Amino acid sequence: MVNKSRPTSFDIAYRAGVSQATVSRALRDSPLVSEETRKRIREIARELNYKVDKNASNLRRQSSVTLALLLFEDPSPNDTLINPFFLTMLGSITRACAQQGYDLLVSFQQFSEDWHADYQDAHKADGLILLGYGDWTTTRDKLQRLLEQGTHFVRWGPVIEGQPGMSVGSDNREGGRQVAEHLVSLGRKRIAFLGFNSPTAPEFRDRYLGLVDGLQAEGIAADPALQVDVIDSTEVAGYAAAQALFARGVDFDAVFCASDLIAIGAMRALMEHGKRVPEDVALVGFDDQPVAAFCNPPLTTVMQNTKLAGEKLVDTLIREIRGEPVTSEVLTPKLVVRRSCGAELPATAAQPKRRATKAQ
Amino acid sequence: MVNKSRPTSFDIAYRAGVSQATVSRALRDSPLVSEETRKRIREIARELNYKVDKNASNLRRQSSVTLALLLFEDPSPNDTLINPFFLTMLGSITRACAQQGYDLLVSFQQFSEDWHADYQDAHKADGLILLGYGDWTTTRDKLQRLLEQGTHFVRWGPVIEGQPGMSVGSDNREGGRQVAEHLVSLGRKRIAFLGFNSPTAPEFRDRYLGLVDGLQAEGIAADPALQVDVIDSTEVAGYAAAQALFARGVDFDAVFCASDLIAIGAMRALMEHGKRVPEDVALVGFDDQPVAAFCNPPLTTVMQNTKLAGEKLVDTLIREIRGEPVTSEVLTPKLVVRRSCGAELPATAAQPKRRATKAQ
DNA sequence: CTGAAAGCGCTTACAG
DNA sequence: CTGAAAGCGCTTACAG
Repeated sequence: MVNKSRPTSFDIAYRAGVSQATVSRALRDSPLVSEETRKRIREIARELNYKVDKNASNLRRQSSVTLALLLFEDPSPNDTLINPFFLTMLGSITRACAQQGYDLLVSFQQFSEDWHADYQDAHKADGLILLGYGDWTTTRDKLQRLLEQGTHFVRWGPVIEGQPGMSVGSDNREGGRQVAEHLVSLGRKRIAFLGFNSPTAPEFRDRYLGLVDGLQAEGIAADPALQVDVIDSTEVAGYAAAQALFARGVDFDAVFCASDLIAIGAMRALMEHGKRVPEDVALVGFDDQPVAAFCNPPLTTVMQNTKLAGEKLVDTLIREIRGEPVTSEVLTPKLVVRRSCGAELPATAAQPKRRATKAQ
Repeated sequence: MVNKSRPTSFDIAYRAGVSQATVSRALRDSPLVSEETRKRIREIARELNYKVDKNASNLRRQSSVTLALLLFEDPSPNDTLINPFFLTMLGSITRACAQQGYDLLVSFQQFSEDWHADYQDAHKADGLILLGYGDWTTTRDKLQRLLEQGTHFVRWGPVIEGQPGMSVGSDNREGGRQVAEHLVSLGRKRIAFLGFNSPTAPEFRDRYLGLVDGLQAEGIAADPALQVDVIDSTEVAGYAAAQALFARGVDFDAVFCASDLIAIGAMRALMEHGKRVPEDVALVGFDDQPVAAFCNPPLTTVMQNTKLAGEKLVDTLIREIRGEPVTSEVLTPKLVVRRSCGAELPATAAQPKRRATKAQ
């Protein structure tokens, strides 16, 4: 066990025979220090395992070089599971932060409660990244308050006219449109939609509106009887929604689901009803989570570029903190064709292209 | 926009007509402050949206009330995907930290490089949680160095005799034993194992040794020709391993995979070879990731209790930081029977019991 | 290129 | 119960 009290810049200065100020400059790579002095100081710092005290440094510089990620979720508060899509986003945000030299604080929030968003006020973080959904109408007010408090933040979500603050989000409507176009090209005409159609859930709604747009472009009118409300992005909710669809007794030859998990639940219901995917019913999801490639048949879906999304979120926030001009960003999603939609595929295309990492 | 400069304790003191010291005491709930004074001060702090500056507070108190999570991964460094098992662990660790009032810093590390583990030295965190795998033999040395530097840390992984520092991990051997017992009870005798059998990967190896134990207990000798090395926990690696197994031309009536992702890859290979799961070949995974319940047929697997694991990791680390006596913890995994092993199931048991959360 | 000094915003031992 | 004062470990304007 090494001596408990960590060395300070004064210890380094003493050994190097210079002032503490010079040590500080050398370690911050100030051009005011001679190459030789800097080298000597760095060497001694390494030997003593000296690290600049971030608390002192941050206090003095009035910045923390840290971002805080607020992850919202309301259902199943006692459960460990979080929507895997957000977990993936968390991964790409962590990477993007590291690339920019920022640390990342992660925090869970209950959407319905007052947000524990005082990271910036407490100087723990320079700004916030907001991830997760809830009723959009209440989100608005909370974002407005953050803005008024002078909090730097960026939100993952749809870019909506006149919303407070910056957003980075997918063009969900375009995604829905691509699905419509593709399914119609395969001869499907009665396309059901499982997902909430309400302004309180703009992502799901936009995916639906895109579907309607795409159908219209092909001269097909969307049938409201084919739209079933699903709020939660879960397998269970998807199963229930598909059951509800069957209960209506309507005809359909395709199902477009607002998320991959909903699609997987729908797939279970379809099979229980003796429907073959894709022969009887084509199935399409949204997100392109890894599970989409692994289910049977592999799921055609709309990919959201989570890697780019993480980078854009971090970049936008950092630039906002620095006072540079920033705008919201819309990312274009991309249809990923697998077997569940019934398209002709080259032999290899059904194989998953993504990999997860190392052991366990 | 509010005035950019955040209020300090002096601003509160001035308005409350007390000294700055009293403000500090009141906000830390010191018993040395009268109830009335405390109330007045809290009220004013709320009005001004005052938050104690953590950098100043931490600097003075020499603690950060923050833990750092180091996530290791070596393959696919340019890719966004992380092993979903670790992402799940990340979720439960975040929750556990919040419950204990600690903040959590998250950081990715390349296993092969020098660990960027100076969070404690820089006073950014009071201790480290290490998550992820790599060659155990090199891990050892790095852990030893951390210990010598006086770093507080706890590691997710197998509890191994004489290893440096504390660990929290599953009893992988017991998990493998349960699988053997279950498969043998279903009449399977030729059980293949897809996973690395090497001391450098003790988790996978223990799962294999448990299988061997369990077979032995039933009077069955394990056949080394049925063990195929798989290092990465990926669908692709699992597919390749199953192909290798077929190439050997050996007989088998069951496949136990060291992870769920490996099992999903194996399932694809089995189907391509015209083998029905579970009729021809029983299939079992490890981890119980959500995907296990969603594949077709649903995958029998061994559940690792990630929620409990996160809590134990955080508890152990915090107690270690406080200087309380701590020991490594071994968690008992649990077999989750689904359809892929061919067991008789009650009608509802095939349904997934887990849910993910809200929209997107 | 270097040093002496001020000060970031707190917490807490000391004195009353 | 309260206040005056020291000090946590840095960074940086100022002077040389």
